[in-house]
Amino acid sequence: MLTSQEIIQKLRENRFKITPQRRIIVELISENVNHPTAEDIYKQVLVKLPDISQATIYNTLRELVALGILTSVDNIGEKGMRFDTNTNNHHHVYCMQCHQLVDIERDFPSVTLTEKEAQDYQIIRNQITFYGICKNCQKE
Amino acid sequence: MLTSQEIIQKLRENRFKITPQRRIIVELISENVNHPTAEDIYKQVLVKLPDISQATIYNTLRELVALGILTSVDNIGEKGMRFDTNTNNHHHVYCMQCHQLVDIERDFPSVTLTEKEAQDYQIIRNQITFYGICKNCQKE
DNA sequence: TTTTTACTTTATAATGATTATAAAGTAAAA
DNA sequence: TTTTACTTTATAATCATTATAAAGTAAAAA
Repeated sequence: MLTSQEIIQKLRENRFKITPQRRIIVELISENVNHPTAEDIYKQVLVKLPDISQATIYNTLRELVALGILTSVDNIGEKGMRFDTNTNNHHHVYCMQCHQLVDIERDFPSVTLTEKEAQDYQIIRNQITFYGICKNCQKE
Repeated sequence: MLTSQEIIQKLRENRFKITPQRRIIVELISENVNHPTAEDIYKQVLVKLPDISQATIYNTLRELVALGILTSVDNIGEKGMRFDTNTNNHHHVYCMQCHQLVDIERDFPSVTLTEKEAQDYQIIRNQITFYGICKNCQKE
């Protein structure tokens, strides 16, 4: 969860040029906790930069993922990948109706595989998704 | 994990016609434990039915998912959805290199959210994915 | 068995997200 | 201020998937 300043700093360190487009995208992303799609970000950026190209959004998001500033969320029966500013290992609750995605920041230390189960896999991390229906969608 | 006979039976019960195309697709699926993509299945079916259309593959897979005979696996940084004949709630180990996906059949009973964490979500199930590198890919 | 009907398959076009391309523009180093 | 290498942009291309509509066929009805 980096501030826009910190992200800009990282871009500089990696010899990226700080263009107005990148600055705006980074500002939006650093505030956004809702796992936006590229399309979501595009629409938001359009408000401030009405002439920006979608290609720039996609390019910039790809760069940020490559730098480890964003991760892409494994997507859940819908099209369009989602991005996550929270690059820590964390988990998700997902509404099967409205597709809202909420972070669970806690660890689940008991979630490990036995050696036999792991079958010589070298396990690096795990990711839990809780599927359910959010408060709002339960009303319907 | 149904046999092809059982799947055919379910199709009949639901007033689907048993065409040669559907029969072959169902036979392949009932044996396959490797989470194939539509493309994987298409290639395999082509061996037995060289004139089958991709549309038939997609149509049939869509029907089987609708009937609950298949599920689609949340996909993992790659394009092309994968299908799973194991419709029980189970978990996965995923190789980040070669994209192999292996089932973990056991339960993790400690994986539950507190009421506070669940934020009025009605949780229906959860899905754990272990990310790692498989034996084979570790050699490189 | 033959006819009929509704469902299927097929080729093809359409869609939607994403990536590639190459020309025009511009941060930022020199 | 000039230069250079990186960026942005519009556009085309790609890839998985879905829609369409004409031709084909299981299987129910006669």
